[in-house]
Amino acid sequence: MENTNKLRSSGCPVAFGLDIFGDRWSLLIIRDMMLHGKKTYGEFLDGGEGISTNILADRLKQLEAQGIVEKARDPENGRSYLYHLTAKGRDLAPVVLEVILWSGKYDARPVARKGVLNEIRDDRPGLEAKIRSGKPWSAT
Amino acid sequence: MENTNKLRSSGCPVAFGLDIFGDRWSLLIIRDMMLHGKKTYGEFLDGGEGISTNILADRLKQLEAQGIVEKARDPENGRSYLYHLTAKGRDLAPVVLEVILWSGKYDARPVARKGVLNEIRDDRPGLEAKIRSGKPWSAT
DNA sequence: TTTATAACTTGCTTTTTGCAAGTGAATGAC
DNA sequence: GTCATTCACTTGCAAAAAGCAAGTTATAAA
Repeated sequence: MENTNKLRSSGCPVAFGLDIFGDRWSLLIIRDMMLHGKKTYGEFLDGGEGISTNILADRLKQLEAQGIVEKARDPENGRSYLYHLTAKGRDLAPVVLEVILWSGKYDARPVARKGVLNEIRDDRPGLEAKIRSGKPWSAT
Repeated sequence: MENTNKLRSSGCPVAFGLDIFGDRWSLLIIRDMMLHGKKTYGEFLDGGEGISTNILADRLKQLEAQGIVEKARDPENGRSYLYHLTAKGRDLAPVVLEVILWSGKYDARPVARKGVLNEIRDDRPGLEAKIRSGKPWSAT
């Protein structure tokens, strides 16, 4: 297996966080669950950025091991699993939202999708509360 | 050269940010400048986590190319350079602070350094203002 | 003028990513 | 019941990135 949890972190809280979600993909998977209502392996694969299947499998395994996501059988489809964020994962909402705000300020590309950005600006506490509630929903 | 700026990001602001600082090291370098008053190549090398010299050189180059850091000659030492964060870099303060808060909540290790964490909890607006001012200082 | 410091660069090995094809269990169509 | 399909992965291999150690260049200090 790849990346077998070697904490290099030295006690610094920034390094602690990055050891868990500081790679190219973890936070994008978290974003998909947090803001886009995605739940299944197949949905994550179609995430827009093109993660490859073995990396996705690895990251989900690690996020699960870290207690950030949980995996359950889909009661309506026996060959499918449903992933969802734990409270620990949902608590990453402020990190994700701050990244979005920063990018909103500095991403000059016309293609940039500003949907969630506007939602944050409009009612950040409401959005955070929605995310932290853990109830399924999807950002615009 | 490594990592020659291939934006894979699809318009999503989360992906945009991660393309710039979403690797194992960039945010740690930014942290060193933002919270620990580090300025020189040599200081970054001793950053506690053991970045290797070629990677450090590459990341500094990229961060500079992204307008997040600036490099200037040290007026007091002709063989040294001083790196500092631009406003764009200092605007990452909320991201860094949110990572610290999250880790403060979930890092159970007794070695975890809680200095900055307490400072955030004590007076976050003041700390952010200090960082955004761009004046040199160093967290406890 | 020799030694040391500071900031890198280079070459090589190891690890991680990425891509394509394959596997196995659970449906669904006939 | 069987056969193709869907879904969630796994496997094998090539390419890219990271890590390590040694070397280079430009000051500066002794």
